[in-house]
Amino acid sequence: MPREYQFPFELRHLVYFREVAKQLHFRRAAEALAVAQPALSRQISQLERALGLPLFTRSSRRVELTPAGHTLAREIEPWLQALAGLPGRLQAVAEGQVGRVRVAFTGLAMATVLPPILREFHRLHPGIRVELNESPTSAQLAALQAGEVACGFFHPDAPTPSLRVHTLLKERNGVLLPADHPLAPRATLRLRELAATPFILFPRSFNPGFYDRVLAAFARAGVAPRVAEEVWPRANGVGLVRAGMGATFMAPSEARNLPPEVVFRPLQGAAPESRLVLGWRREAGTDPVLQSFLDVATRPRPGRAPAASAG
Amino acid sequence: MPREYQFPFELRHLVYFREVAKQLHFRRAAEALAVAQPALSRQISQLERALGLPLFTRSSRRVELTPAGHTLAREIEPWLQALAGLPGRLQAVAEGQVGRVRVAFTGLAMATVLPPILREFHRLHPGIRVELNESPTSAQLAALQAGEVACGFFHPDAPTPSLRVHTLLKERNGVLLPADHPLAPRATLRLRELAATPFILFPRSFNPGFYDRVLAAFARAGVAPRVAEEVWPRANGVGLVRAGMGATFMAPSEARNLPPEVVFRPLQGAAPESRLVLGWRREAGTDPVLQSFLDVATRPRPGRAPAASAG
DNA sequence: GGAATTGATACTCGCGGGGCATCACCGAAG
DNA sequence: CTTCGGTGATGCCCCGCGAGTATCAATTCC
Repeated sequence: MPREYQFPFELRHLVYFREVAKQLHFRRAAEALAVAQPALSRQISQLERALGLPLFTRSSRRVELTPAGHTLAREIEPWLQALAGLPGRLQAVAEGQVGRVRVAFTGLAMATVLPPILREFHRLHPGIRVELNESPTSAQLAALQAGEVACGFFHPDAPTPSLRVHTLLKERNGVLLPADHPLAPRATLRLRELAATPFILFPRSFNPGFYDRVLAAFARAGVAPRVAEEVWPRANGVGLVRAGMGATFMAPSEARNLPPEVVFRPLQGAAPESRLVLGWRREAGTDPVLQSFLDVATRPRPGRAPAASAG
Repeated sequence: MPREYQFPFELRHLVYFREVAKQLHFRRAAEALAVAQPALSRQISQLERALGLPLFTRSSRRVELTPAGHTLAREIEPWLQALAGLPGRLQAVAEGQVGRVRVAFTGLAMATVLPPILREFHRLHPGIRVELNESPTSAQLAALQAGEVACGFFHPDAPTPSLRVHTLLKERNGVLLPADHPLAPRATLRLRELAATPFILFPRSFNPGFYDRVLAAFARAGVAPRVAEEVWPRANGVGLVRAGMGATFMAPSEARNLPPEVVFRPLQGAAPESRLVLGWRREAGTDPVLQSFLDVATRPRPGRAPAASAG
């Protein structure tokens, strides 16, 4: 559908018109615009011809706006104001001073690394709004590919060649038990001891790789888990454990501020490992806002093991 | 203050940019704009140079928006939409289909000619908003000169050479009396019989000519009036009469729907005359909205004496 | 009536937008 | 690896049009 250039006038016409409408005097308006008066006259009459109607009534002694001229002046003024500030605003966006960055995350990220990252990022970049979006790893990978989010905190499954990732956490999972569970008094547990305990997992489709590693850990321990429920986000698993519906896996970092009805126990021997990474599209290096966010998020932070980037 | 032309780009650049941002493809965008691809490329890169920042990331296989480009696209879109419809809107304004007309009036107008005029005007021109403004004659004359109102219903004082006027009403005033006034039982009155009655007038400055004619009518009757109050708008005089504070003049047309505590009596012999005219600036013929309003307002209407225009 | 001021017009110059031809680059196909 | 198709960028030329100078016509003020 060839849509031709649809404006019979240019910005120049509108700016010239505004000045004449303001001064109601061609000579003075021309002076204010740093242009000769005949040029101004011609541009105005050209605008009038383009619109097909007069904007001013000129007697050689007085210039007045027609009703259409009044309307035009009223309509374009806010426009021109906004447009005048536009280059500066774009500059700020380009420099990453203002803007927004869409970030996906999982429950573990929110329980561990995300709050301090957000606090520091807001301190360094108060003009940038972070749009946070909790979603499972599989959805994050799709959203990253589609460009719907700029980066995501997730638990890597298979290698992702189109993404760059930065490892933030690697933790052996422990087990969350109801406080009245027979094994609750024990300081540490082995996986095989939990053969009789129903387990609460997350839906496999949300992170097939991790899900399969969990089941492999059970297999190595010689038992098959009884899956009682699948629930997401994983934080909701705490509620189910609390209700006595079974046990669930949890990273030590997540196991703080637990309600008194549940206990966390480390695992000896085979245990699923949670790896939390920050990932972003390899070719997304053009976005300064994302760069700023990555700078803060991948900066080594006290109290956690430093980690190296990898492709 | 010489304010130079402040936009380093033109409307064309924005329209071109919008199309490329929409298509993310120079060739197709150029086609849609009915322009050759090199021209489009140059305009875009020119816009980028003008803004001092890249709007697209081009690899020769893919075109993507930078954050600043996204921002620009978001900001200008509503603008361009509005601007596209602007010529049509101005056309409608110029043709008088839409717009507004500011009309001043006095109490007598609202009590007589104004309601049917407004009703018919809205029926014929539903797109035009009438802004009504009750104000005394003297203020209307000033507002007409200043162009603050397009026309006014007022009571002419001296000749007004810069205005065109159209007479709508000419009525001999009668007298409004408290119902318990000694003269209330009489069917008609003479001015001299009211010598002892306090009168409620309006401030002289609001219409010196009419005020002086009122006093002249008294003088011809051989009495000097006792002015009890001066109040405006004149409708408020009814309340004062009702409160027994005195009598006041009133046109028969205004003397409808009176409260029971007051009575209206015609005058025999000398009586002030109220003349209601519609006036507008002689050189305001350019405004089609006003023209439409004048057409309706000066059209002969059943139930009133027709009146001829005069300068 | 004459001078001054206003906006419009005539004419020329030069910038720059547009078209055409072509280049440089990249990805896909063989 | 080579070839080919398709992308956006560049070089070149033309001419449309905006801007400046000089001037005119109309109105107002003295």
